[in-house]
Amino acid sequence: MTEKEKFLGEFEQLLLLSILKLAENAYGSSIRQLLADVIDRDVTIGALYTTLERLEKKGMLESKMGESTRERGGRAKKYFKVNAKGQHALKRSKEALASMWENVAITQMSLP
Amino acid sequence: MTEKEKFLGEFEQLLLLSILKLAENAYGSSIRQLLADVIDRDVTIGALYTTLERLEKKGMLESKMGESTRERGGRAKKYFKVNAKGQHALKRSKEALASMWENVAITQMSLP
DNA sequence: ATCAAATAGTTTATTTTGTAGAGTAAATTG
DNA sequence: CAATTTACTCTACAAAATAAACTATTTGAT
Repeated sequence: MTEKEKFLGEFEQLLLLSILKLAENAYGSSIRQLLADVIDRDVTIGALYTTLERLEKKGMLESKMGESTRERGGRAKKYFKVNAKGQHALKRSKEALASMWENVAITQMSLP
Repeated sequence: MTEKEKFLGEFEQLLLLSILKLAENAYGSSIRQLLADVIDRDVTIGALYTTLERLEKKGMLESKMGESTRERGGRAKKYFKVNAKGQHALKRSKEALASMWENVAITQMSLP
């Protein structure tokens, strides 16, 4: 049967990468901040958590609640971690895209 | 107003790249074949054309019907070509992903 | 002329992803 | 204990991806 694995969606990839980048500090708000900083993409909270939940359901990542922080105030954070399956999927997506980019040249210069 | 441009979906990227790779020979079936060959991804005909249509509607590519071929038999091909906007979008998506991959290491080795 | 085979595109419906936004919860500080 | 800060949950909807059956055009054989 060996069903062919599906590829990750675009946003899913971005979330997994964010989590990897943030390492021990990956939780909802920090992920959101990272995406805004690195690729100037504003994500609504809802978009973020629903997708994270889906990724967890698919077995790409794991989450655990953190303890309360001693910062200013605020609720406990939910930390995320990409697991082996998620890393594998990411790698596959990266490789697929890389092989598709091989020998492709963008001729166009800049655009409005 | 300057609305923030959206990124391309993953499949959209793959299609645009296929078209660039195939250059003058980019039409439905050849695109499908290329994706199967290069990234081992089987795409149904419907998936292909609906997405191509969407990309055209978004102004990322153009299409024109070809003349009948003198091969074996068969209907006329519909040729696709990525335009400046499509190239620009592709480039942006590539760069975004690249910056997200920066300093990210995949530790996992191989998986079932 | 007619029909089978080859090639290729169209249509319709459904599922999966992506998005928005209001709402809820917990902790801190005065 | 109320205001503030931080952060997550829930619900509904839109867009993208996918599937599968169907239609169209051309060639070549009979």
